[in-house]
Parts: sequence; structure tokens; C-alpha cells
Amino acid sequence: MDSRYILEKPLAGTRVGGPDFSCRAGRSVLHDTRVHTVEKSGPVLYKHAMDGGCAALKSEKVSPKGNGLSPGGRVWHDMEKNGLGDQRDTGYTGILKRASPTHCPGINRQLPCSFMHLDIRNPGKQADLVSSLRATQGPNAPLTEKQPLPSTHIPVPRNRKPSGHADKEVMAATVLTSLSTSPLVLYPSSAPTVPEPANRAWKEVLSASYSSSTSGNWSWDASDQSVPSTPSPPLSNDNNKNFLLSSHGDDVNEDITESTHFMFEDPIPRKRKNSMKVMFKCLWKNCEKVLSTSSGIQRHIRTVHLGRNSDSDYSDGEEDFYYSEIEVNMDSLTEGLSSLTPTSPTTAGPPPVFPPPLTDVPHSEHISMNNSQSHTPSLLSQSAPSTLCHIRTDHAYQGPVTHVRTVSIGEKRQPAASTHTTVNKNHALITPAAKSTPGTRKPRGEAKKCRKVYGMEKRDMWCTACRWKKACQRFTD
DNA sequence: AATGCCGGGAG
DNA sequence: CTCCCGGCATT
Repeated sequence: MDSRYILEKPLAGTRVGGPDFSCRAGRSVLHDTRVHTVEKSGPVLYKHAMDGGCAALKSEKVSPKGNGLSPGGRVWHDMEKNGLGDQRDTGYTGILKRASPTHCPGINRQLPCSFMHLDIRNPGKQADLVSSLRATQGPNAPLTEKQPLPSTHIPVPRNRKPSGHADKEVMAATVLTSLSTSPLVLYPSSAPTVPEPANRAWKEVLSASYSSSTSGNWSWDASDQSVPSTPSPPLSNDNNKNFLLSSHGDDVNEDITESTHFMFEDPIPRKRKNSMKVMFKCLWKNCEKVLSTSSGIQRHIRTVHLGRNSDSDYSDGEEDFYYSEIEVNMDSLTEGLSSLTPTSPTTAGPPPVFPPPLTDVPHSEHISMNNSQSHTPSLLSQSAPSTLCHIRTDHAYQGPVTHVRTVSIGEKRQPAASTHTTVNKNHALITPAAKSTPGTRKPRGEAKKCRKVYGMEKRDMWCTACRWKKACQRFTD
């Protein structure tokens, strides 16, 4: 996404999942351009703000005409500037908040530390920010340790629990399973009848596959993630990894990186960012429990359904077969939740309904998930909630944007020609996010753009993008 | 008709 | 890259 958004865009962190990291090959250049543009101004602005000086900011965007600024326009600029300044002053938190998942192209899954979002979108800038922070806060600034790393360096999750390994194994099994054939994962709703012969057999097969395909350790190295390419079903490591990563809810770093990759490969139209989050749903009869982490769901199954010692992290992997992954459209989720927040007057409405994220999850899943989520404090506190939190903050920061629209991912127009024709259907099913086909065009936003706000007469006041007939950067949707 | 902005192209 | 703009989708 344009890092620009981080600076100016009042953004709705909700959409776009992500990074708008744009990604269509064709447009990559363009995006890059934007990013650079942003980077230039971003750090600069930030520094000025940190220094307490606004002069630099003030000078920005002054109409070439010198006095051609209309009150309205002026106000706007000031707002932006102030907003930025404030943000910076608040330190990382501010920034982080704004770096809502929305932008992260997509797949905003967990973000216990939203920091990473920023990182993804604009590593260089982040570095700048960090250094600036350091300068003002000293070497011991808390964030120093979290200093964003170049995409090439994906830090390993720090607080991996002992059960982490088991976790992976379980996940691996699950993934393999899903890739192999079982519709269970893809169609959770049809699976709730878990412990059955079929599953057993299946499990066995999986175990075999898994062990044979892993002479050593499964590598979760995010850097290795390739585009969800061909879906050769069974044991393609790349594919598996991809899937695994996407389903590995408790690993933020990996997650993020994955998102990035994903976005790059994905020719998703700008702003139709993919903000899918993987959740884990208990398939135990009458249990609709949904947690954000595999370990969490496993623990749940282990203790609640299998009656095992809750203290023990030991897992024989059996839990794995009692839950499935589901994907949740965070955009929708946030939309729905936002209606429940104080900032929204429509608090009494019905529970938010999440549009089905493509082929993966039945509606009911989402709904139940949402409910469960709000009732599973401790376990969820590490992911989803925080995400939502950030998003909300973003909304609060909307500035000019009066309303955030919900844009479902797979909507509208089917492009006549898909660039993904070579991808087989299986893949499509496995690929989590629905990529809107290239060529699709996002619906026009509601916000007034520069053109409308300033009018042709004051074209020089338009944001650069508008001037170039590109997507407005100032008044985003 | 006015807008918004994608896709391309020129320099 | 930056800067434009044709042309099409949307409003």
C-alpha cells in the first residue's frame, strides 16, 4: 500500500487488506513510484514533527500561486499536518495504529505487534522512524528491540511455546490433509462429524506423507514463500508452506511476510486488499469455539473435549483433527465490529454478518466465529482483538473520510480474461484469499476526491495522484 | 455529464 | 521516475 496512506491518508484501515501492496505486475512500477514518493516525505515529516518544529510541514503543499488557497483547502492541509504531527508525537503507537491491517494487503492476520505492518509496507521508512526515535528516546527505547527488519530477515517468533513444534507438526498434517483431498478443511461445516473412520484413515495417510516428506525440519522460513503457484496437491513443499503459513495464526512475523509475498504475487486491484485472517474452529459436536491460534484451539480441544491435562503442552497431534481452519474477512469483521463501537451510533444493530471469504468458509462459520471470539478473552487477546483495536483506531482517525465502506473481496465484475488461467481449480480452492481478478475495478469510493473538493480551478491543490488521474491519495475511501 | 482512476506512454 | 492523458467504469 502506499506508504503514503500512512502519512496522509486518514485511512480506513480496513480495506484493503493489506498492503495494497499492490501487486499487479503491470502496476508494480506505479506503486513503487508511490512508495518512493511517500518515503521521501514521510521520514522528513516525521523528523520535523519530532523536533517540534512545524515549519517544514507548513511549507509543504503551499499552492504555487501562493495565495490561491481556499480556506477549505488550507484547513485540510493543516489537518493533515496536525494529524501527522500528533501521530508522531504519540510515538509508535500512533503509527502502529494507523498501520492497520487494512492496508496490509491483505491478509491481516495477527498482529500482536502491529509494528510489522509498517515494516511491510515501508521498511525503509520504518528504519528511518526507528532511528529518529532512537535519537529522541535513547538507545533503550522499548521499540528499539522491535526494530523492523528488512523483509529478507524474518525474525523467528520470540515467545514460541514448547508446544510450538508440535503445533507445527499438527499444522503440517492439517495442511497436507487439506491439500490431499479432504474437503474437511475447505468445508468445515460439513465436517463436524469428526471422529469417523474416514478421518482415521486420512490421518494415517497424512502421517505417512508428512514423515516421508520431512527428512528434517519443516522450514517455515518466510523468505521461501513462493507465490501460491501450482497446486500440485499432495506434497509440494512450496504449496504446503504457503498454506501452512497462512494458517499459522500465531506467528506474526511469518504471517506478515507471507502477506507481503502474497500481495506481490497477487494481482489484486488496489485497495481490494486481502484482509483475510485465519481462525481455527473447533469441530467438536456442538462446539463452535473459534480461536485465533492453532495452539489455542488445540489446547481447547485437548482440555475441553479430550479431557487432558490443561497444564501440559504435550500434544500428540490428535487435536488437530478436531478443528479446522477458517478464514475470516477482516475487512468485514472490522466493519461489523465498528458498528458496535462507541463511535458508531448504530450500536443496536444485529450482529455483523461477514461475507463469505470466497469458497472457504460457510457464512455460519463466520458468524459463530465472531461471537466466540468476543468470548474468548485470554486466548484471543494475542491476535484478533488487537487487530481490531488497531483498526478501530484507524477509523477514529478518519479525518475527512466520513464513512468507511465495506468492499467484499470477490465482488463484481468478472474480468473477461483472467491472467490466472493457468492456475488450476484446486489451487483456487486452496488459495485463501480471493483474488479479485485482474481487470476488476473497485467501486468508486464515497469520499470526495481532490477534484471535487478543490475543483478544476484549484487543480494545483490536488494531490499528486489526482493530478495524474491516479487514485487519490488524500481522500481515500 | 462529471468523476475516479487504470493502463499506457512520453520524456 | 515523474507527469500526462485516453478511455472506461461509476455515479
